[in-house]
Amino acid sequence: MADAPGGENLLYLTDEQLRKGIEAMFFAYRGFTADPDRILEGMNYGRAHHRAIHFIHRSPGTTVSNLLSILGVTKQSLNRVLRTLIDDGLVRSEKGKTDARERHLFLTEKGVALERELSDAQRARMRAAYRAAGPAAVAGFRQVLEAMMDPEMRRQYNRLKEGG
Amino acid sequence: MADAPGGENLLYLTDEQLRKGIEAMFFAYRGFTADPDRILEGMNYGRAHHRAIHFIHRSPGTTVSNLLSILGVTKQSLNRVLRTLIDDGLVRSEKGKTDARERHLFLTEKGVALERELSDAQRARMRAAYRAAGPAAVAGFRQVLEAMMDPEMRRQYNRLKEGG
DNA sequence: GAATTTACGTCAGCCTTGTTGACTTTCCAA
DNA sequence: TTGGAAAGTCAACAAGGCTGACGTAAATTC
Repeated sequence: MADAPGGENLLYLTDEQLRKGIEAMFFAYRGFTADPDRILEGMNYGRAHHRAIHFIHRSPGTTVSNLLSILGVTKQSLNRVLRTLIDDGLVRSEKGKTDARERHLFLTEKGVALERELSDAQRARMRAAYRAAGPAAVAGFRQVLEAMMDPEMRRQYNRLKEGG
Repeated sequence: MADAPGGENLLYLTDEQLRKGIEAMFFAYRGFTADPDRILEGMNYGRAHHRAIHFIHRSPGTTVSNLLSILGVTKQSLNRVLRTLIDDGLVRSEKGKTDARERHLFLTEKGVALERELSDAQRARMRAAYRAAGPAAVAGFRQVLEAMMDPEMRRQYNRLKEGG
C-alpha cells in the first residue's frame, strides 16, 4: 500500500476510484428519480412539477423568486410548471401582505396528497438503500454529496436543513 | 435515544433524515453535472453527448444496443446523438466482424480529447469532494448509491466495474 | 411626487433530448 | 429460404430548458 507523503493513504483518490464514483452517481440518480417519474407519467406532469411540489411543501409560503433560486431555472420555465399546478388546483398563490409584489406559494389538499404519494415512493427507495448500507455509510454518503455541491447550492441546502 | 426492537438504532431512517438525503441528491447532482455542462455549452453538445462519449471511452468497441441498455434511452434518441458525434469525427462506427449487423463504437483522437477534457473537470470536483470527506465517507457514499440503483442498473454498474 | 427598481406574469421562439410509430436494410440462423 | 433480430432512418410530437421583449403593480429612492 502506497501512502502519501503526509502519511495518509490516498488510494481512494485514484482516477479509477473517481470514475467508479462518477458512474455510481449516474446509475443511482436514475434509480432516485425512477419511482416518482413512474407515478407522474401519464398524469401530464414531469420531474419539473415534482421539484416544484417538493420545495413548496418543504417551505410553505415561499415566494416565486425564492423557488427560482432553489431550482436554478428561469422564471419562464418555472412559470409554465407553476401555471399548470395552480390551474389544476394543486398549488395556491397568495399575494404578499407586507410586500404585495410577492406571491406566496402553498400546496392545496390535493397538492399535499400528490406530494405525499411522490415522496412516499422516493423515501421507500431511500429507506431501503439506507437500511442496506447502515448508519455509518449514510453519514459518509451525506458528507460526500454535500462536498460535491456548488457553494451556493450548499447554502440553499443548509438553509433548508435548519428550517426542517 | 429510542432504539428499535432489535436493539439497532434506527434514527437514521426517520422521514426527516430521508428527506435530507433526497435533497442532498438533488443539489449534489447539479454540482456533479455542472462542470461538463459548462464545457459543452456553446459547442453544440449536451449531457446526452457526454454520456455517450463517457461510455464509449469506458468500453471501446461496445455495440449500439449495449450502449442503449446502459443509457436507458430509445435507439432513435441515441442515434441522433451518435450521428452528430460520428459526423463531427469524435466517434468511429465499425461494422462487426463476427456479426456484421452490429456496429462497434470507438472514440477517435478528437473524441478522446473531448472525453479527457470533460472527465478531467468532473473528476476534479469528485476528487475535491472525496478529499474533503475522507476515505470512510467515500466507502459509505458508494455503498448507499449502489443500494439505490435498480437491480438492472446495478448489474450494468458492476459489469463496468469488473471490466475496469 | 416622479423616476427607478423589483417581483411577477406572459408571449413568442428556439434548442436539446426524450418519446412513439412506421419503415427499410442487412444479415444470422432455423 | 424465410423469419426475426440488429441497426438505421424519417416523421411527428412533448417536456422542459433557454433568451428576449414587454406589461403591470408595488416598493423604493431621489
